Amino acid sequence: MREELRQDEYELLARLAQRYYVDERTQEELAAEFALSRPKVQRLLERARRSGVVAIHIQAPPWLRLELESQLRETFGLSDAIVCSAGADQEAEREAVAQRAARYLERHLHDGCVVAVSHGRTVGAVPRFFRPPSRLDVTFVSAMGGSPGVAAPTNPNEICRALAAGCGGEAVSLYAPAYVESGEIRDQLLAQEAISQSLDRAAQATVALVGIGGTDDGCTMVRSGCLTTDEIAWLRSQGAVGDVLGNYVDIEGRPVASPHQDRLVALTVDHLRRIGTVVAVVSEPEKPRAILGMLRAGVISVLVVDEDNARAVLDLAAGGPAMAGRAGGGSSASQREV
Amino acid sequence: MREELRQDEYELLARLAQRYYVDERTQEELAAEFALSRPKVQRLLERARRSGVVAIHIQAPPWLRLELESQLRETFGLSDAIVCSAGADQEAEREAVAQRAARYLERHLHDGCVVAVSHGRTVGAVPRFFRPPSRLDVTFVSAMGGSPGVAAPTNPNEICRALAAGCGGEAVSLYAPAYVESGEIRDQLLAQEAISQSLDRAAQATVALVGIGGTDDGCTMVRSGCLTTDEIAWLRSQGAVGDVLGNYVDIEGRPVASPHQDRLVALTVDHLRRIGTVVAVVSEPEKPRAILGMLRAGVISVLVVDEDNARAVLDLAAGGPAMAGRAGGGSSASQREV
DNA sequence: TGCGCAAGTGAGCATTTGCTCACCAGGTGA
DNA sequence: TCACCTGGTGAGCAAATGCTCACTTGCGCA
Repeated sequence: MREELRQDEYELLARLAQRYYVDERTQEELAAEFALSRPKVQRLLERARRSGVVAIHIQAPPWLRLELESQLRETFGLSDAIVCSAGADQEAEREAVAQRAARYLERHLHDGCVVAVSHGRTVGAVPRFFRPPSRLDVTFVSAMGGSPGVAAPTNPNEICRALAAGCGGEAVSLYAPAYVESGEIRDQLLAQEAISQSLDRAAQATVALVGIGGTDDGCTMVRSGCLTTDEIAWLRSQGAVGDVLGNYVDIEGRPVASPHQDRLVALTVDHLRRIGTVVAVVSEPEKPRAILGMLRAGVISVLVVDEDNARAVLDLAAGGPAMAGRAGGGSSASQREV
Repeated sequence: MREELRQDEYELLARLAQRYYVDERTQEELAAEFALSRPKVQRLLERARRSGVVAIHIQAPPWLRLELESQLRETFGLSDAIVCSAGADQEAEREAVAQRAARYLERHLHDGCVVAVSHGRTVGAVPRFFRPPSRLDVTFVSAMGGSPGVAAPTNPNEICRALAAGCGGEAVSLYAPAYVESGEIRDQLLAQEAISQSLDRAAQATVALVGIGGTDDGCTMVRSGCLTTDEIAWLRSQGAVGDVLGNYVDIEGRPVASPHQDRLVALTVDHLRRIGTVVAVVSEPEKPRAILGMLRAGVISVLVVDEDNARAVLDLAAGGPAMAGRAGGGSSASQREV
């Protein structure tokens, strides 16, 4: 809300702002020159900023989407958001998102970190770009079991191995399927020390790297054989919009309980809540609802996402329809406004 | 000098700037998030400002000339400069300059101040606008004698009286002519206690309000009868470009000695140098050389001037020809650049 | 006219930012 | 390979700005 200014006030704000920002005078100096108190000058300068008399523009590289990122951070309380500008095709967008996620990890991981890793095509693309400048003593742990129904680079164990290879770290595999026939079988598996140890290790991780799945018939949970198309249809009918590690939530971020849950060998949403930094990567199209649901669940700290999904999520969150079209590149100069 | 940035550096600067200026994060927070030291973040942000990645614009009222003012202050080491946007005619410009000067005085004078006042048409217009919100116990003293050859509102005594009337202060008149026939007569006048006391009072002033005169045949010193047209022509031939209180300087601000000097009843340039704040007001056209000379003399602290003269002075100071034409209004949004 | 409330104000302290300085790292030339 | 120079760096202190709080001022209402 821009506040209205009386003319003489407008003029005073402009003069003070000019002296402060352009002439680089201190508030104390301006206070003396304008016969005001220093706190008064501070307040007037703040007013100048709030009212738009002072406009701060960031002239960013055109491929950045800093405004979108700021909006995501602010709207969802994320500690970071990284939006990748639109790529040539689906594969290019996946690579861009994976590259950004790899860069994020390179910058934030340090010796001793433990990273829990989920399945997913975009997550699976991250190791391709993960090359820290120096060796990192980091442990990568599978956060869910494996699925023979999808390609190896999509499986957590393979992703962990590739990430560890990229930095000279260590991979801890979870030698179990992502999904079993019954809860009893799952309990028997978890009773095996090697498996429960791995999962405990993942649960104690400092960072998690996860994908966000949708609820369409072609989602990873269906492709990997964890769920049937009937089961995913049922989850949809219960309001489920997306999942992380097989944990489904509705559009408001509330968990959608389902009978398949106790057959999963994976970290739960409550586990994720206790991990310091949960990095979610998404590049497939038509996932704004899934992203929004997971963001509202409040377990994600960092979102690395393609531009279309980012815009659509913000639109959805603001109560509008998801924008399907491209919003056009243009400059990303941002403006300080309220 | 804009510095060149490597692409990854450019991107980092932009990201940091966005987080700092738009998201309003502290340098400490950013240091943690980007795995940098806090001083490093400070340096990068400064770099972002210097390089233009961060651009700060002041959206000023269109009638202000903040950029011009900043340039004047910086070029001439003024403690303040106030430029009045072009008026409808000569009279309107004089009123605008006088009004700004009155405003300046209202804000800067306080009880106990002593203001030494010169002659001049623009100076004479100031009392018309001088209306402080509350009574000011200020003394206004004539800094030079009077001249029957010019209208009463141009004479220092009358100006002092009017200013004092405007704020409930006191006027101290100098009952002497501005100019006498010989140095002996001047010495006799100064031997009179009332006159020397008044001049001493003026010399001890905290503020001076003066006009800047030119060296054309129609200048105030000629019109008032202080100088003949021959004398002013001679001063021109000696390089004189302008005066304050009858003290002439050349284009570099060096005093131009002349025989008429010891016949003046007025403060000298050395007196002015000892006054804390010397406010000069100019509104007549074609005075850039006079203004430049006086500014270079270094006795002026505050310049209140019309827009055309302001531009012309800066142009002259930069070594270019004085611009005679109007530069066109437009927005005065300023930009932080190096 | 008096009272109550909201907004404004400056003193003073807390926090953030700017800057100095000793040290380190990298590059260059002998 | 070594010495020297330049630029970068973080520790730590100085300076500037942000913010809390007690008090004041101005406005609206009875």
